Parts: sequence; structure tokens; C-alpha cells
Amino acid sequence: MPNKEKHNAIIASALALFSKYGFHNTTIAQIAKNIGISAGSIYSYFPSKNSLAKAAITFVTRILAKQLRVINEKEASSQEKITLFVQSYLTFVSKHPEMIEYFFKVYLTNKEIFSEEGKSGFELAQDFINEVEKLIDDGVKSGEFRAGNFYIAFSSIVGILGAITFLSGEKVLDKNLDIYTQDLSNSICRALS
Amino acid sequence: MPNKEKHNAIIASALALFSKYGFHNTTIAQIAKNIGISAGSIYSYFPSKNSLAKAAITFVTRILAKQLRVINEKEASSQEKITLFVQSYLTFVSKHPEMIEYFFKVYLTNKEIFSEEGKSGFELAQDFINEVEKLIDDGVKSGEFRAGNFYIAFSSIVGILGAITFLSGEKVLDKNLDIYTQDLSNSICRALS
Amino acid sequence: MPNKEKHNAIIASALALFSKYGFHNTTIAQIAKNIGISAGSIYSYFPSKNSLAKAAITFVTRILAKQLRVINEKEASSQEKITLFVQSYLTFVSKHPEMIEYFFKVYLTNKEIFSEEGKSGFELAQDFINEVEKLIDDGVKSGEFRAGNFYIAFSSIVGILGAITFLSGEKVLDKNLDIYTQDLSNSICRALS
Amino acid sequence: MPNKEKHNAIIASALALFSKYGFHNTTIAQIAKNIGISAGSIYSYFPSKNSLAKAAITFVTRILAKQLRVINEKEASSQEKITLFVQSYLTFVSKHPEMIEYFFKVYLTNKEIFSEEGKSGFELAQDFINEVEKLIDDGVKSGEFRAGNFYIAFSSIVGILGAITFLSGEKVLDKNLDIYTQDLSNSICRALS
DNA sequence: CATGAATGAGACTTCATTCAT
DNA sequence: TATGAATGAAGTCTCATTCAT
Repeated sequence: MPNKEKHNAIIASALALFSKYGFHNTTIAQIAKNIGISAGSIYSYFPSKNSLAKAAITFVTRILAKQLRVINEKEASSQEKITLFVQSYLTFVSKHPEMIEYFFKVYLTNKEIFSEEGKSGFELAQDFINEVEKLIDDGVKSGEFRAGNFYIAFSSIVGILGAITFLSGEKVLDKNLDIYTQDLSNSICRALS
Repeated sequence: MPNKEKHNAIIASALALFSKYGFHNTTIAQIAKNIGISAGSIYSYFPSKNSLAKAAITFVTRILAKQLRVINEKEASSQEKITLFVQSYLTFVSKHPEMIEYFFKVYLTNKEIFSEEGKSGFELAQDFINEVEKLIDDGVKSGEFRAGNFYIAFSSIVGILGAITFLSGEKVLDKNLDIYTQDLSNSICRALS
Repeated sequence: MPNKEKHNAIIASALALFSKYGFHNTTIAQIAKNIGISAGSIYSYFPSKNSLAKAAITFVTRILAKQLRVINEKEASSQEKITLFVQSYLTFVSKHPEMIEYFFKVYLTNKEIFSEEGKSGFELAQDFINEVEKLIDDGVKSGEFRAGNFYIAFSSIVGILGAITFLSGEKVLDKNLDIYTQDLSNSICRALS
Repeated sequence: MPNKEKHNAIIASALALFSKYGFHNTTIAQIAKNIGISAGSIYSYFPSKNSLAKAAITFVTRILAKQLRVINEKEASSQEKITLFVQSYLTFVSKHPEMIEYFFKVYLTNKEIFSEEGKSGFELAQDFINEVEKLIDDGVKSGEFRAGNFYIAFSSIVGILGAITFLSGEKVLDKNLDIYTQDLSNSICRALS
């Protein structure tokens, strides 16, 4: 693999275009042109368009997982952690909407791209999911969150954040995203408690 | 097969295949073959593949909106209405997973499919959104839900249900969906109150 | 499969171009243009370029096998049968050089096209090979040919005819092919006896 | 690695890969990697892939011509020479099947590879052909072979050997090639006499 | 209205060849 | 001379859409 900088530039380009136009409406040629390289060049870095989409997901997932890991390792109540996470998440959405939109739009809606041979593409996000699980578990242990089904708790966090992200991307929100931090944290904590 | 019947059969076929394989991985020929008609004849009913996708989403949206309208018109507390809605929704997911998966998939990726037409896929769901708004408003008026930003409340309902639907589609849930009715209603009501 | 006539026209076009320019130097577009249809059209008849090459081999092989079968079924000495076969073969080469050249050039030299999953592409010619075997066996039984290894006898017939065909295709022969009938039959019979 | 040595290593690598996968299914990169050099550096030795193919065929042809020349210069009957040639040829096929397979493959498909250059692949083999001609002429002069058309005699030798080589390459022969030496020589001599 | 063969535009991908280092 | 990243041209194949029957 030639060059790490270009590798990342390709991912960034793909991320931006996939999230904007969708995976199937973005061509390799566009991704290449977008960063001033030739289409064939991309194949020195990624063996296929699908693999590029996967690399992009891994890229975003790692960032999200890392952010949450840092928060998980802090000394703070679980409610505070939720707030911190919502905060860092919304900031991230503001700064890199294309990454989050990619995560929610392309990833969730194009299973056929990410899964292979019975293996759910879901596993690509495992790192992030593990951190969410830890966040929930810790809260249950400390008594701040009620014990209950993991998937419902997971849905309460990720679903609410995902939905508000979607609305933001659709430009239906009148204000800046960070305005909603406290209110969203509140709703999530209540849903979990 | 009368006109209207074939029209609906085409939508049902499209719905099933789009949700299973994705819009771009489903061909008009497959949709046609699936119900034993010719590819060309689909164009007697829908002017394009995109228009078929739109008709399908309208079809599903109307069903969801109608279900919620019936519940909204009942004499019941808002909490009970939430439970009723979750219940009817989960039943619907169990019976017609393809419709709900398509519903979420299309909305998440509407840009990909509908972007060129000016009208966002989001707008197509206005009926349904209006009913959700009414559900929330009524709860706020009755004092059961806290007053607050509509979009956050909307996200709390639709986001949580969407997330659990996604997990169900990914086959990561160990049990039947309806098991989660009470727990989910609980989480949603807490998030709103 | 739409239409038998066009199916055969495609095979004929492929045969002519493959034998003239080689498999890899012939494009689907050329094959199509050659008979005035669109490139995509070919894929209604053959799922891939490789499959078209295979169909062409089967086509030629069947003709060769049929010719030899007719001769094998005649009442004649084996030597006479050899002569008849050489005669009919040379006539065929004169009339349809592209078919025979295809057989010897494309088929023999592009194994990767015709074989699949351990299965030797050789089997595509089985019909013809069987007839050659019968021709030899009958001669051995009648005492005209010496008993011996089948593959050597096979090589004596097919190798000699193949080589003269090749030379003919290379335009190094000064005279018409049929001039050589008696001489070739002679050589083959001696090689076998 | 000195100049000449690398030159030959490239030819050997090309020979092995061309014969195994075919000219068009072998990439310059593979040829290079196979001997641990870079793709670009092949162009320091050969101006194009085609020229490399030509150099390879010349290389093999010279070996074959030389072997036959040595035999031609011996004091022996023509029949003995045929046997010697068959023997040395089969040994060569056993030791370097890739060279012989390439030899036949290239000549059969020379149009595909060399056509644009005006000079047919056939001409490249002139050295070898001359030696075959001498072998035949000597036999005719000594009365061992019957006088007749050169091309038929040539086909009898090269066609039979080519066919058995092909069968060997197809792995349809049950035994080692050298087993067939006497039998093959026999057939060839009879065909010529 | 139905059919389905035909079209043609366009996508992904490969690879010989070049050239700056 | 060596390297190998980059190019760009080309080829296979797909499929929404059309249209003659």
C-alpha cells in the first residue's frame, strides 16, 4: 500500500460522496476526481468499491469508539457520561456530518455491501458497540440505570441520537445541534433509568 | 388480474425485494418475475423505477399513519397510547418486516433515490409525522409528557423503534419482537416524561 | 433464449473473429457490430464471453463429430474411411476455415477459457474424440491398423490434419488443400498400420 | 544479478507463466514478482510485453533447432535420427513442459500476439523449420522416406509430436512421456516412408 | 394492455506502460 | 538501472427503458 496520506484522502473522499449521494450513485471516478487522482489509482489502495465502503465504516467506527472509550474511562457518574457522550457526539456531527451520515445512511441501509457469507456487516461496528455496552453496564452496576434488556437500552441511546442526526441532516432542525445536548441527554437518561 | 390489484401486487413485490436486496440490487425484471408478469408491463403502471419506489413508500407510510391515527382517536391516556402504538407497530414489523425495513431504509437513504426530484422522501411521510406530533402534543397537554423540543420527542419515539427494528432485521435479538413491547413502551414514556 | 437464428449468427460471428484475431483481441462489441446488433444484446443469448467461446467449440465439434459418424457408419475398409474423412475434413476446412482455425487455435491455446474447476475443457470435444476412437478401433479389429496406444493413433490422425490445417491458415501452402487428400490419407494410414 | 542473467531470468519467468496462464492472463507484474524484481525494470530489458513474448519464443526455438541440428549432423540412418529426435524432444517436454507448451501455443496463436508486427510468428521459427527440412531431405535422399510434398512430411513429424504434447499437457496420458518414444518414432517413420 | 427482445449508456475493474525518485 | 505509484485506455457486463408485435 503506497502511501498512508492518500489512503486516508480516498476514505475521506468516499465518505463525503457516499454520504451525500449514496453508495450506488457515487462512482469510483468521482471519488478519484474529487481528490485529483485517477480512478485506477484507487485500486492500488482498495481492491474494490465495496472494500472501500467497508474501510470507511471501520474508520468512522474507530473514531466513535475511541471517543466513547475515553469517556467510559473517566471518573464520573453514568449520567454525566451520557451527557459527555452526547456532547462529544453532537460536536462530531457538526464537524464531520459526512462521517456520521455515512454511518447511519450508507451503513445501515446497504447491508449487501458490508455483509459477506452469512457474516453480518454489523460486526464492523463491534468496537463501538462494545463501548456502548460498557456505558450501559456501568450505569446498571452503579444503580443509575435500571437493569433490563441490552438491546432496548442500546436502542435508546443509539436510536435517539441517530434520529436527531437524521433530522439534522434533513435540515429540519431550526437551531444548531449543540443546543440540544442537555435535552437529549435528559431523554436518554430517563429512557435508561 | 384487475388494474388496481396488479398495481398493488407490483408494489408488494417491489417492497419485498427492495427491502431484502436494496433498491439498486433489485431489477425491474425481478420485481416482475416475482409476480409472474413481464418487465415491460410494470411501465404500464409506473413511469419509472424511482416512481415505483415512491409509490411503495407512500403505501407503507399510509398504513403506519392510519394505525397511529386510530390510536390517537381512542379514549386513553398518552402512556396507554404509546403502549398501543408500540404494540401495533411491533406486530406490523413481525407480519411485514419488509415494509418496515423498506420504510426505514428509504427514509435514511431518500437522497439516494429521491434527491433529483426536489421533494425529499421525508416529506412523503408527512401524514405519519403529523400523527406522531399529535400523540406527543396530546401527552404534553395532559401533563403526562414534559414540554420540550418536538424533534427530540420525535426522535425518542421513532429513533428507539427504528433502532430495535434494525436490530431485529439484523437477527441479533434472541426473542420475538413482541416480548419487548412493555419494556420499549416504558423506555419511550420515560424519555418523554 | 429469444431467437435461434440470432443465436447462431452470434456464434458464427464469434467464430470468425476469434479465429481471425484471437479470443482476447476480439471484443464483444466487435462480435455484435459484425452482425449489426448491440453489444448488450449478446448477453441475452450467452451469459459471458467465455460461455460464448464454449458454445462455439461445441458447435464446431458437433459438426466434425457428425461428419465422422456418417463415415464410420459406412460399409468400407478403414483405409477408405480415412480417405473419406480426410476428404470431407479438407473440404470443410476450405469452406469454413474459420471454424477449424477456431478449433485448433482458440481452443487448443486458451485452456483457461474452456476448463473450469478441474474439469478439462477437453471434454467439450468428447463427441468428436469418440468418433475418432471408433475409427481407430474398427481398423484395429479388421487388422488394417496395428494395435497400439490409442493416444499415439489419435495423434497421428488429428496431429497431421491439424498441422496441415495450420500451414494452410498460414498461407504457406502453394496449392489448394484438396490436392493433398490422397497424400495425407496415405501418410495417416501408414502411421497407423 | 548481471545483465544477461536477469535478461534470461525474465524470459524464463515469462515462459513459465505464459504457458501456464496464457499470454493475456499473465501480467508484467506477475512475471516480475516471480523473480523478485519490479515491474518497471522489465522495461529496461524489453520494450514491451509483446517483445518479451517474441524473445521467449526465439529462445525456445533456438534450443529446439540446436537439438535437431546436432542430431542432423550425426552419422546415422534417418530412421535412427527420427528416433533420436523424438527421444530428445520428449525428454525436453518432460524437463521443460512450459517451454514446449509455450512453443506450440505461440505458434498456434501467433496472429493474436504478433499480427500487428507484420512478421508472423511462423517466420520466427525458421531455424527450426530448416532443420526439420534437412532431416526429411536426407531421408528422401537415402531412400528411407518417400519423396513427396514437404508440408505433409513436416506435418507428419511436427503434427504428431505436437498432438502428443498437447495430450500430455492435458494430463490424459496415463504414463510418462518417454514410454512412447519407440511407438511414436515408429508412427512417424511409417508416415514418412 | 402485455410481452420481452433490444438498446445504449455507464459502471467497475484491469493492466501495460511511464516517470519521478 | 531499479522502483512502484500513477495513469488512462479499454473491456466486460448490467439494466432501466423502449417499442414492435
